[in-house]
Amino acid sequence: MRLYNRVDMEIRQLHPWNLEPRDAIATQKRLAAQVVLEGSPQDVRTVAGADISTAGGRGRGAVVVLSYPDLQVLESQVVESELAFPYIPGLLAFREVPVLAEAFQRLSVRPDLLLVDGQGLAHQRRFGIACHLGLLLDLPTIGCAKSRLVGEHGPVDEEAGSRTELRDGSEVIGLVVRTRAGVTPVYVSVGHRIGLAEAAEWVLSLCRGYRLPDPARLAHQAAGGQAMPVAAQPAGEQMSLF
DNA sequence: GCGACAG
DNA sequence: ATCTTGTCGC
Repeated sequence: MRLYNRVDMEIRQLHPWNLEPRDAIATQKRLAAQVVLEGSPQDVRTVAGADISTAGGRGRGAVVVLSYPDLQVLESQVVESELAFPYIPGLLAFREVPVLAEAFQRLSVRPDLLLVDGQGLAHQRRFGIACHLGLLLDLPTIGCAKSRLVGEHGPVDEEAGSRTELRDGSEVIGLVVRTRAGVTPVYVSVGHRIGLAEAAEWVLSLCRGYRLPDPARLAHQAAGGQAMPVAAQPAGEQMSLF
């Protein structure tokens, strides 16, 4: 898919190369105003999930496209490269977007909805990685993080589907959602072109018995987020211990 | 100054 | 994020 859907010079500043932290912060402040905080994706047939795994200064980004509502994998692109930017809370996008953007570029289909592993509006400057990618790709985007970056919230009821507001002062910046009973809730926030309530509904409808919605869960796997169980060695072919 | 801090 | 085995529970 094409990376830049809009012929706008400013949009290019969303694609970070070698920015200094202070410039990265200035960029976020300036572009946060362009995020569209409302919308309900229509006729969704494909949903993409994006995630990245890191190891020794290198990162492996993965974008997986699933059919909806079947949630079958239609396409998967994995890209590995050097990570130029360090991890700094609040500036995650500048570390991960370059690799993910390359993966999106190799995608043959343009998804109808995107789910990103990380915060959207629930960010210091209301411009988390989900907003960053959403604006870059001009796609309805949802931010779904496994832990909190900013904001406070009360307890979340135990039943699956329960949600509690995540606030920064009096401002509601996201929803803490229990995707299934017995698991730690996830942090859902607007990435781009979708409302908060709609984002939470989508996250829940994309869950299939696991804590994380399938797009995020499968992208995490594709990126090699956790060691794959080693295939059992055929008897007689086991490597000698000496 | 101290504590917090997506992945 | 990553380093890592077993173990408690449905």
